[in-house]
Amino acid sequence: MSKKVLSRFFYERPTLEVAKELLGKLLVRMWDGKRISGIIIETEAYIGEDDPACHASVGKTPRNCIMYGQAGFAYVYFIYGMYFCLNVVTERYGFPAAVLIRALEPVEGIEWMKKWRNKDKLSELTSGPGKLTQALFITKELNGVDLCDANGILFIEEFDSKIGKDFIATPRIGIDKGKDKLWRFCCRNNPFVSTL
DNA sequence: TATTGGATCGCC
DNA sequence: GCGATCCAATAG
Repeated sequence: MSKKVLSRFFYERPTLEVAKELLGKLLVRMWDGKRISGIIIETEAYIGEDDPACHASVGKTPRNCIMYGQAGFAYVYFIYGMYFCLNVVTERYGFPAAVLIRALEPVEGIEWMKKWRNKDKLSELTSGPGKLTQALFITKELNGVDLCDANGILFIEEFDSKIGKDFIATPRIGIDKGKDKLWRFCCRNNPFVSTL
């Protein structure tokens, strides 16, 4: 079952390429020796200080400084008083960019997801950025962890290369600025996307 | 030090 | 449609 963990090189590339190619990969969260995982089926790109929707549009701050660091690390932040969002840092050191993981298709540890989400319906477990962090128990404690560490508690593996091929690009969700950019990518006809 | 609003979700 | 709920960023 163990597959290849994505290397640093995968993330050290243009953010739009990373965002598209993350579709179909497997996000794995280790908890108490168990694997809790899902296929990434929806992502969004946030690129540089010139992107008005990117947290780095205000410059480097204590919150967003992870985005300015090396690619392949997790940027987790708290939002709306109750939820977390998971991003993966991309591009070169010093350039702030990341990909937001917006939705997963549950694969392993589904019983734990149901417990932590307090929901039974499969389509309610990971069909949104706040939902999937709750389902995989991803909190601010995981901000800054190295996703390239195969022995770590959060990483991304190769999965099924066919799944991410058929995708559509749309404007990003839940933001006012930067609506002209089609920087949200989701697998076509997948029931686990956050919004149609 | 005070105020404001957010890359959301779930219930009304 | 709107309230929950709190932290980061900005204004003063």
